[in-house]
Amino acid sequence: MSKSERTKQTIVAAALELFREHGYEATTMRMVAKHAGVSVGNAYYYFKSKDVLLQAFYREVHDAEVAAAEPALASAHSFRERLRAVLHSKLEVIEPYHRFSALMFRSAADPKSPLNPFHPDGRDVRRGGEALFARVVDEARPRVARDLAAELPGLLWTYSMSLVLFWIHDDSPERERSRAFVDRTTDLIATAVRVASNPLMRPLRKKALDLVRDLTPN
Amino acid sequence: MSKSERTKQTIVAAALELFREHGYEATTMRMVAKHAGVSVGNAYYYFKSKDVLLQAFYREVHDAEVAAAEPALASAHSFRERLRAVLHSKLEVIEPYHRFSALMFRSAADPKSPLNPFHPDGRDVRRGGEALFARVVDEARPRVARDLAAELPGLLWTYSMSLVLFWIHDDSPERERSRAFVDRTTDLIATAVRVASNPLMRPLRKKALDLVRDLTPN
DNA sequence: ACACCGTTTTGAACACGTTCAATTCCTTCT
DNA sequence: AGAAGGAATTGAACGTGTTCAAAACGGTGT
Repeated sequence: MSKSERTKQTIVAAALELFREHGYEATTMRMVAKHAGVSVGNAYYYFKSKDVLLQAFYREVHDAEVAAAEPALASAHSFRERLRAVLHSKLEVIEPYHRFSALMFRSAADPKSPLNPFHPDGRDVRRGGEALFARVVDEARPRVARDLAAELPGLLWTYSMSLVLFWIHDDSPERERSRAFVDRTTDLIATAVRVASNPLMRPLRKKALDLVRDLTPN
Repeated sequence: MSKSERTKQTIVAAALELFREHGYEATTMRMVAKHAGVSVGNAYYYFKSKDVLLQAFYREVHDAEVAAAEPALASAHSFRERLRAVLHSKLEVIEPYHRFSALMFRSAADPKSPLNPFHPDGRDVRRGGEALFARVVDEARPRVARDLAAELPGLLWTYSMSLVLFWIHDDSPERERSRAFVDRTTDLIATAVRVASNPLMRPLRKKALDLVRDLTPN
């Protein structure tokens, strides 16, 4: 590992630690630099902005989400149960950050941020999210109709971003409203998917999928 | 009009003018103060933050949207046409701000901002938006089922915020993708509303509306 | 006229994210 | 070993949103 690589790691590690402890806003670049034992300028040499550091945080959270979803994905077979389980474990993973959420997850829709469903740049961040939902869909039994299965991960990711948006403003005890949101909307979605997967629905399904494809950039 | 009221108006007028010309970010509080002929501190005496001034901008845009929707609402009768017309005129009104949009309309989903569908504080801003859609629904012929008509304005407002989110990232010429978004999704929504308004659908409709009510704060 | 007191106004000061010219470090070539 | 030159590092400086102690203003009672 080269020297510069090590410096970079030190900085990102310092940033993530401070983000976790104090949240995004309360963590200043001066704090990050000091904690990493480098100068402010050096931090900027490796990371163009504070936002870029936040993206590293997202990646970490995403990895934790994938890991947390693993057991559920191994045991749940129906689409409904798989989706439900993945979302509930996502909620558990992000729970510790709820007090900072307003700022740490603002990106769910902030145009400047790569986490946004419509944003062109943040494709990799997005791909990661979609990959998780692809696993939900692809290994579900009974199977989801093939054409639908192709578009579903992207749609589910966008849907999960709405969940985050909902969750951010959820001050109910134990976040029960968010959990209810998951339970009830996954029910709805699963029903819709089941109905749509019926061969008789193929023409209507095709029309809906065309719509989605036309409106999704790339 | 009291002296303080006049100062306040001067400041907000200066801010809006500069926002329109340079966008939100490029307009500094020092510029606003200078343009209004007051000190920076005085601007802060009347407006707790720059964001508060942005809210005044939203109000202005909203008023323009309402005004622009007027003729369409007077002549279109079907729900589908009324909704379509309102959204298209909305797009026209906000078009001049597209180059600043990333920052001026970030609030569409920013948790800190009152424009957010899930935000508790910004109720008045939100009410204004819902009121417009209430007009779309209430005077539509054929009528929308009563129970559905009660929840629809709120849902449509949320939907219009997604439109804004889509529009922000839409770089297609003449914003044609956004206009396609409107045409095709309003079609979908109108069809759904028509189907749902059928008396036979009442039980299912009730279930869906209960879901919405349960998940909407207040 | 004066003193009083709450409201309004000021601009210097603060902390922040970010930039940049200058410096130090390290590698490579002679 | 020494020179050269690119990569890494520094910290002061900039412009920003925001705060605050102090000053100016304006009305009211004496």
